[in-house]
Amino acid sequence: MMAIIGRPREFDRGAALKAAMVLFWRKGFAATSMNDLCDAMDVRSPSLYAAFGSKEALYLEAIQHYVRTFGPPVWDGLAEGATARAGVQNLLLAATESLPASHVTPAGCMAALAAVCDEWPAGIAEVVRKIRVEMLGLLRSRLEAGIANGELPATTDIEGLSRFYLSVYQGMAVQARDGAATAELRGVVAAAMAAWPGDGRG
Amino acid sequence: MMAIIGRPREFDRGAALKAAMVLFWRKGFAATSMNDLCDAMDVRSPSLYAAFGSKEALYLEAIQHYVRTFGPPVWDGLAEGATARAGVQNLLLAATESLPASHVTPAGCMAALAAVCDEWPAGIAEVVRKIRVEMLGLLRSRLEAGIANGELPATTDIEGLSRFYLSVYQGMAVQARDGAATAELRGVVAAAMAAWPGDGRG
DNA sequence: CCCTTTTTGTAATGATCGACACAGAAGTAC
DNA sequence: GTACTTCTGTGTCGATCATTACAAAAAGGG
Repeated sequence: MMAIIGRPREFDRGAALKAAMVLFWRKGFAATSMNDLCDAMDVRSPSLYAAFGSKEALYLEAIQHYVRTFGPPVWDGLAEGATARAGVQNLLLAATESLPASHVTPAGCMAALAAVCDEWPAGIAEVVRKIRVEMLGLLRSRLEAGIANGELPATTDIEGLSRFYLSVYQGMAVQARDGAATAELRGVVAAAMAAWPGDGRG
Repeated sequence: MMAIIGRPREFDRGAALKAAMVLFWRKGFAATSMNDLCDAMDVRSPSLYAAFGSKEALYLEAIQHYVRTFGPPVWDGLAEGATARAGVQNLLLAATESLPASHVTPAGCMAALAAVCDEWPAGIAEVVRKIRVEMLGLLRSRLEAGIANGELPATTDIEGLSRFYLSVYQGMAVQARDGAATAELRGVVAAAMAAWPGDGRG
């Protein structure tokens, strides 16, 4: 049980974490300085270190917060789809809306693109890679369920297909980073769904 | 005409540029320090500044060298394919071999992933974004040729399809960065080629 | 009231960053 | 030889980096 003695904290820890998340999301880890963070969070650095430990620990809390708040709106549709195909389409269509920048959020996916172009601290690289492995696992599970209920043939290359749809998501994240809008990404999704086993259009 | 007076340079400019390219490729721009570069190139910083101007100018030369040397082996197959479909498959299959790390090259595509997760200098971000627009243009041209010769229906969504195959390439680059091997990426390509218009398997 | 505990703001730490001043060295031109 | 030009190595510049000492301030417990 945390004692409530001592001078009370004057800033909202949750709001500060949210501000740090947005800044890390937009600029990455190294390019975001403690000064940037202090300005955006409106907190002086000693308070920041007392509350979060270090810049790296703050990033880890930030991306954890990202996954918990921005993950479900996009990835829940995967399981909610009546069929595996509908689930994957839900995921990709949700991505077309969440990946482009908005008034309050930067473009791209903070988890999908973290530590892929610059060398980041090993502790962070390990965590974000694990998050991407979990994305792959979600896709694989949904496709396996599709085999189990007869929607997909048992010979389906689950590993290849899940990696494929993950790569589509990751590629869309890159293009959103380059400024692609929802309408443009929807074309990507339409093409990607045509790869669904048995979806011949000819 | 360059005069040949003055003390001759003692290092191989081309070899030094190549070393810088590999280092930038692996670690990105900000995470690669001038000290790292001096060590890898075996050149002291004043010589480096005299030969290349600045760290940013060195990076621009490095990625230009990357595009010219590592681009063609992968992208030439797009035009060389007898059909647009074969061309795209050539491109993606070449990517499965070039994207995983080798004894001498880092994983991923230096151009596809540059400046997507960290904030990089504006001059570099502009150049690499332009390179990615050119990748999209190459795909679009090949698909348009496929329409022109009747391989593809005139109603084909060229913009969506080219963005789609670019996103597959970019996503494979991310996964290669996470350690995916050629065999795993081949499964992605097999799934992606099933999205080709008219390629029904059902 | 005083004591303890925690947070706050100011200011500073050592380290590292990109970039360069400077002097000596190594060539060509005459 | 001397003049001129360019490259090399040592050392250093100010700026910025993440992190923290320190003392004042703000709360509760007695």
